[in-house]
Amino acid sequence: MSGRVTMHQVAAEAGVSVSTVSKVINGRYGVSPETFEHVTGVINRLGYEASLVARSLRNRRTNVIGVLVADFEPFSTEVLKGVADAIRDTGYELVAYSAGGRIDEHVGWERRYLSRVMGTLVDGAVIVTPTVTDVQYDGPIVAVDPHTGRSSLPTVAADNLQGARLGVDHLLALGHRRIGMVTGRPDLVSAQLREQGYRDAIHAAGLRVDEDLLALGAFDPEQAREAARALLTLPDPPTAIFAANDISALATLDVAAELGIDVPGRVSVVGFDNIPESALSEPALTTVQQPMRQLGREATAMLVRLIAGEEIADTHITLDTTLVERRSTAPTEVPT
Amino acid sequence: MSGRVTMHQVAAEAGVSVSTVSKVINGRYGVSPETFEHVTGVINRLGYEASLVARSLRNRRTNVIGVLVADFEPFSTEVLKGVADAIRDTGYELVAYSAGGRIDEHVGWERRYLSRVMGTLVDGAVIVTPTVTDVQYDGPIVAVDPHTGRSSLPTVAADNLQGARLGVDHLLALGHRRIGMVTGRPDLVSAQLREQGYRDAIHAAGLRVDEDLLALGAFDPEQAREAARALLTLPDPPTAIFAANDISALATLDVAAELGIDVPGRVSVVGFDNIPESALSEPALTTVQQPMRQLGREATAMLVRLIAGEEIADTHITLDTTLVERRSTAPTEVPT
DNA sequence: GTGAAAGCGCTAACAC
DNA sequence: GTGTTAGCGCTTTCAC
Repeated sequence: MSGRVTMHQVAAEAGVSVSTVSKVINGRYGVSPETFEHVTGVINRLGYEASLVARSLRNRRTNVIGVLVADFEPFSTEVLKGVADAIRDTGYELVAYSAGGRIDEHVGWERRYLSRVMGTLVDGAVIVTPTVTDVQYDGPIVAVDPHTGRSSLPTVAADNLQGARLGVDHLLALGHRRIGMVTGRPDLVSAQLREQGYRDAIHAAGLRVDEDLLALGAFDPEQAREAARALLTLPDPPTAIFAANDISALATLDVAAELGIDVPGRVSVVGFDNIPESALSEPALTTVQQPMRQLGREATAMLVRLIAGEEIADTHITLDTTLVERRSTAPTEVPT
Repeated sequence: MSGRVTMHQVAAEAGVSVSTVSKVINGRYGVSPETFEHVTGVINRLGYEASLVARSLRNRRTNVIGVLVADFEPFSTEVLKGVADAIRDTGYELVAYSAGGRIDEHVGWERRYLSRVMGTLVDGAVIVTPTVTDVQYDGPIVAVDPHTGRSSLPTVAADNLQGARLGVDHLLALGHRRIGMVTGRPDLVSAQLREQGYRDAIHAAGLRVDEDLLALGAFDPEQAREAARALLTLPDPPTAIFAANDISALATLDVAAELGIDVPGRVSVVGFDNIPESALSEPALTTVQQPMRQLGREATAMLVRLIAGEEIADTHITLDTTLVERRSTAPTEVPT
């Protein structure tokens, strides 16, 4: 069987018109039982299935939900699993779309992606970590871990402020006083709140924030490596590092290993996210867990209601975080 | 800004025809610099971006690669990450498609999915764990972890036979003699080979396979739980269980906990895959690791070459597996 | 009960 | 240099 079978071919083979085939497929009235039977037979024999694209172009509703991600990395992928959880048994199909992680070249990718798929391919979309505030688009859209600024979009995010405090408080409780931070992408509210939580925790402990102990990781593996290296090679390096996400924390672990700095012996490291990979590192990462799958589930539930035209009272959902203690943190060594 | 902007609207706004807009967008010749400038301005102001669907329907090439999965579970998601790795900097975009895990109701989903997207939405596809052999479709398609039977499709898979032997040999080396198995989906070659490897390893150790120690888990969490329960409540239960994948192994751990059976004290458990989740269980799972991301990368590399029209000599790639020892296995207790 | 025709948003011949 | 037209695969009036 070669290439794709079109409705046209089915019609020709069955000796009927395309509109009759269409009616058979969509179960419309006005087809005799015999014709129905016959056409169905041809469809099955030829293995015909309507093109998603052609159908989408024609119909207003597509019954497809889109997940728009800059890249398929651990965080977005976990969210995707959550969306898949929520989509099961709703009758919706799922299309995850990414232009391949060329983010830097395109702040504002979400606007582009939305234009490309909304209204034609998908009925609504979950956008993961969008880069701009003003996604001025009035279709059903929910943002996960959204951009800073008052957003008119419905959003779902973890309590990043509380989470960061959890992480830094943990380090403080272990006796650390010089705590560095590898910060995240400055344009994301999640990153800002995590830095804020870091500052709050340190202030609450009666300490001052040493600005030299903050380095920009930007949620990017490479940049996080540089940031970690800068921090760890300081004349008076921190005894602990709080990283704005696990990717950055993992990069920090890496750099520490390269520099021959023992974790957690000489420096403790705390991450944020609890991506699955964080348990596989050496040492396993202590991290602030945010419920990534649940972010996806909540966002999807909201999106489905939005598509159904329901009014939603609370369009900003915040989920709690928890600390997951593993092996990358330990009490400060008593100075000898 | 409301809804999606169409080329028609751009044309009207700019006071030109749609074809002129099309030419501007696609950089075709035959547009005066002034018109180009003007139309470009309107496009930017309106935030216009061509609909992926309309464009796909019209053009033969779409520059989009599809990843077709029955569901977004850990295995397929890891493969997806690998595909994303490989796609970066190729210029291709990525669409992952799933109808939402209603597998059981639809063996043969991959044929349906292919018909829906191939030739219109995507230029080629990676299908993950297809259910049938005869995906009679001659477009560029690569199967990851494919169905049993001689397949004309290019395939990428792990060495399941060697992997299973690795896992079972590990248990044998620990002194286990009564080793049960929670088997996988009988229609998948991967599952068959893992069972074969189990049998081979036991025979190679000079033992007989006790058929009562095999239970069908079908790669399904629920069914795997039943299988594990059956095995663990046997009058003379096995001292170790080899599970056909990590999902099944995790289910086994779960059931053991419910039954108050200590792992690895009373029963050792080995999984297969090394999905990220397997490190998070209690106890952390000893498992046979298959390079899931690399499966995705290799498949994509092959697919890209296929789309480019290259002849590929070796269309069946097999990747090695390795044993990851964690805490769910221990030497057999000496009978008291 | 069935088919012809229009049109979804776009591109590519082909006229003008 | 620009617009008109046909058509990608499909659904949906609307004649017959």
